[in-house]
Amino acid sequence: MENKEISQAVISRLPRYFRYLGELKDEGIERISSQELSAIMDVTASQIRQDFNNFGGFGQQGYGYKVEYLYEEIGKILGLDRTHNLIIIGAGNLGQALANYMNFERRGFLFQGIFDNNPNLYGKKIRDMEIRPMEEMENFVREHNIDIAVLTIPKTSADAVARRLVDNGIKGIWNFAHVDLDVPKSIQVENVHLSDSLMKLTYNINRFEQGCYS
Amino acid sequence: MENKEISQAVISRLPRYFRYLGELKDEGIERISSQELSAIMDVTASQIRQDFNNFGGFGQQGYGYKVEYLYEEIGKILGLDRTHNLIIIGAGNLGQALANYMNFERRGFLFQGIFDNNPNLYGKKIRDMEIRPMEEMENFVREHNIDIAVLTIPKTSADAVARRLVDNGIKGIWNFAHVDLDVPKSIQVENVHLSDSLMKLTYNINRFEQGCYS
DNA sequence: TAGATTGTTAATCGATTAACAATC
DNA sequence: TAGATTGTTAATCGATTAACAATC
Repeated sequence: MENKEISQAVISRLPRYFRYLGELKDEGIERISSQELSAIMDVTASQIRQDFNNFGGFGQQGYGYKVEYLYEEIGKILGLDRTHNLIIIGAGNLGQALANYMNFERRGFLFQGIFDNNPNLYGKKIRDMEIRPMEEMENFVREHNIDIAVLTIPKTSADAVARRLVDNGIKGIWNFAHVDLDVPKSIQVENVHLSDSLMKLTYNINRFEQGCYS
Repeated sequence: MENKEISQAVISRLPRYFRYLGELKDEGIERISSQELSAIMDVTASQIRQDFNNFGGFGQQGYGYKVEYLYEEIGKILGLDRTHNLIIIGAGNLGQALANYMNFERRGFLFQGIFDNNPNLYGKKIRDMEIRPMEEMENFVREHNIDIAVLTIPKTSADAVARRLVDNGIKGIWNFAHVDLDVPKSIQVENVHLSDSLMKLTYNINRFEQGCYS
């Protein structure tokens, strides 16, 4: 249908719209104008309308937007109407926590397996799913049509593991390892660099304190 | 000294510079030009020079940048030359994982306590630190001069807890709860919305697949 | 119909890139 | 000194905001 590239700035805002619209829906609110949404979300009404119009018109002139419809449409744009097979690589603290904590199934992410290369962990169960040895990863990815791998392994091994995943047909990597992965452009990577995020926080804390005295 | 506001776009890039410079330093490399760094990091040399010059000149014309000096200076800008007292609120999967997984001390983040409101967890030890009841939080924050609170609690209670932290002098919140906290502008908030990040990934996976057929 | 609000074009603002003079 | 590379100004590009015509 369309081929125009939508900027990542817009994409980054979609999950937030989705969240607010979900809450409005749960409150039983049926319609909302860009003006009202603007007030709630603290972004300009203009930006809201521009953002939505990247994907075609979801609203009605003189009326506004139907909350439920808009919610559904944004969900579809984000790919939440499909299911995605997901595995976790690295069953350390973070890997186990994500397996337990994320309500993956709720949004169509099917948690299919968790892998580690520590033999002491083999067979241990995380959410009714036993930890598998890393060597089984390649076959597993192919046989279970895994789309997404969550990388919660040390940065030293991340690139090598990523390559093995790519070679076996993975489509996207949710990367918690503290490196910039070197994978083909066709593989989508979303980085979560936690320590970077914490550094931004300390910058802003210090900036504010300095700002007070000058 | 200076009062000009530096854009968050620049700040977001600093931790990545810091990481690469740290690696170069560890490899024993003493000097680097913006050109060379550009090739390694895949950003333009122009942007590198612009970014650094927001904070004054760190380089030498005709020579380039001294790796170690630049590394130290960026660390200072990010506030990593100071120590920050940090507590974790919420000792669930994610809270415990962060306590164990993050090497907080390495960057001057002193892990001082972890709190929960589940009595079954009271006294349980996480990294030699026993889980404390939530009621003790206020006094603890004041008495131990806590700067940063890591919020790993459900979104329903996040705003109320944030208010209590703010009232007791917290400076920054590292927020893993899936809400936009309503706190004064003087309190710095850094959000880590994991499910938003995962949605961006699926958008990009789907976009790429669609792109292939059109 | 009149009022409201979108969709969309135009104007503004900010961030990135290019160019080059300053200088080590 | 000549060559290299920064610091900085100018040009470009993209994203946000404002304005308003289309239309429900």
